[in-house]
Amino acid sequence: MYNLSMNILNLPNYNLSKTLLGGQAFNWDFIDNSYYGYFEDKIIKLKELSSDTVEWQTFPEQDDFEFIYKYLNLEIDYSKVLLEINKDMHINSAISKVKNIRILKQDFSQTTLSFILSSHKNIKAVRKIVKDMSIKYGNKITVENRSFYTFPTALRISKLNENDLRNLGAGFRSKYLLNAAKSISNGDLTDKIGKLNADAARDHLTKLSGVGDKIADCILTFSLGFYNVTPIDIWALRVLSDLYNLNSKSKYSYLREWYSSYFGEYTAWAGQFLFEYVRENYKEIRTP
DNA sequence: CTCCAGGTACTAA
DNA sequence: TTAGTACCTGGA
Repeated sequence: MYNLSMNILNLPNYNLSKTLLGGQAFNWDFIDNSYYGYFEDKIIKLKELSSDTVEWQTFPEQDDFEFIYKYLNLEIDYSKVLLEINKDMHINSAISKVKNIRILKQDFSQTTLSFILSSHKNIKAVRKIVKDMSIKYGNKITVENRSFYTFPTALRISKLNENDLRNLGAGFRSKYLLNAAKSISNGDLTDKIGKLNADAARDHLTKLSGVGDKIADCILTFSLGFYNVTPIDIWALRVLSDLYNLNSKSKYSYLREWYSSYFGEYTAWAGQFLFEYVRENYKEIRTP
């Protein structure tokens, strides 16, 4: 299935565009028909050769297929996911219109720091600051004569001061980012977070200043591998109120539990499908 | 120019 | 516990 010698991956039913550029990750650029992702210690290149084959490479250390496999979350049985979440006409429409959006499994530090930056910003603005921060504080890696910059480690960020981050455009998030970077690079948070269940992990995450319910659920879903939850942002709230007739003034915890119990084990995928679906079709879906 | 953004912390009741 | 509000800055 995976032709490693040619660095060609058979990847059917995997919407790279919506998965990499859709808002669960902010560290991808689409340049000259290829996707380039930047991480703490490497750059990934993915190029679609056809609808179901992808050429891949890692830099500077080449051929790190293990990283690709984990990051793209290829151990997930995607057809099973679709069967499990396809509960009604709304999610069915979302699945057929959005097509093959997947959940990534991302690095804990990078995910946490990126989502702290995402607070009260639109996706394009988040992508910009993540890139600016990488250019300024990451390491340069040259790929095919083009410069890319790694996402800075928590340790690197922890040594900056609040003004450095404000100059970068992080605004009121600067002190949150600094504080989180210190907690992560200390090791005390990072060591235990992977061993906790979802509720315990959430409790620890929301103790970080700048991490509330929504960002904690982003980290649970997009990094820690808890798929029974999905973050309830402004778009998920529109899903719940406009499609499922829930009261939009309900408490966050109530809405999250509704989502989790309705869609079950693979709620995270349902959340991503419905998120994209409502974003792309809001005018038609919206109840007046 | 203005309004808003994949929210969160803070304050007052 | 709940409701209201400020917050940096860059898109749209």
